Amino acid sequence: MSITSDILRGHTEAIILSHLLDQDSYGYQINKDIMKKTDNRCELKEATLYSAFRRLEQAGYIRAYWGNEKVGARRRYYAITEEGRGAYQSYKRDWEEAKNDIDRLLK
Amino acid sequence: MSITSDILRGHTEAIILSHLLDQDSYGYQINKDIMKKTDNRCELKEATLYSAFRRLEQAGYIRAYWGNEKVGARRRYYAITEEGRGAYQSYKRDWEEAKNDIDRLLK
DNA sequence: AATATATACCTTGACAGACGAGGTATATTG
DNA sequence: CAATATACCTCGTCTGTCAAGGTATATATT
Repeated sequence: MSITSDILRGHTEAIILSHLLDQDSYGYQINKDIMKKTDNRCELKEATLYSAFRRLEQAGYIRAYWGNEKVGARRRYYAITEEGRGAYQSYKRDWEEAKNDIDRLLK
Repeated sequence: MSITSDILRGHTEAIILSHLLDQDSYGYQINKDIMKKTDNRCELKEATLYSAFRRLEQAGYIRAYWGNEKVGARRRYYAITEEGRGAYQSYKRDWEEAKNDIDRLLK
């Protein structure tokens, strides 16, 4: 991984919410998606991911349910809520602003 | 402040180094500059700033010296070293890459 | 039949960076 | 002479990350 966790830090929750906008998903899948989308430069470690799920659930931004897989390991799916969509939009606006500010600060 | 410290987190050292590229400066000044450049959206709190100075000095990226002010409070100036300039370039490249990756992850 | 790998979930404790709260000292302004 | 601005600093707390460990199912390899 080349992107440090300190750079990714403020974006963990936004990244997860983003992955749930179009369809429900589960931890393992989200983890793989993130790595694939960034050619393995970004990774949310499992412990990080699951603690973020707890926070997001606590905040009411996602809802969890167990999938009914016939074969293989069970999956815990997450669905984004309406509040979650609102939070995502807010995170997204913050990111656009932060991006400009950091660009300005790093000349 | 609107930009959260978790978003700024990975950039603290790069931001400080950036401010020292053209001329030496000191804590209080750098602090004000950052706020001014971002219309008060970004701020490195004093405790954060000074602990970052320690890390940067430890790493050999900056050198510290006391200014010889005739009036007013004494100032501790910082100068960027050659290694510091190298580190800044590296931070900067990381940022450009991270920016793209986060953009990709936040759709 | 045993081993390794992939899928899939989880918890605990340690660590590092941010920062609130507190401190010191000098100079100016009301 | 009190308040504000400039200018430095430390200590202890908090939060998010993550290494290390665990459980269970299924497939591929040896």
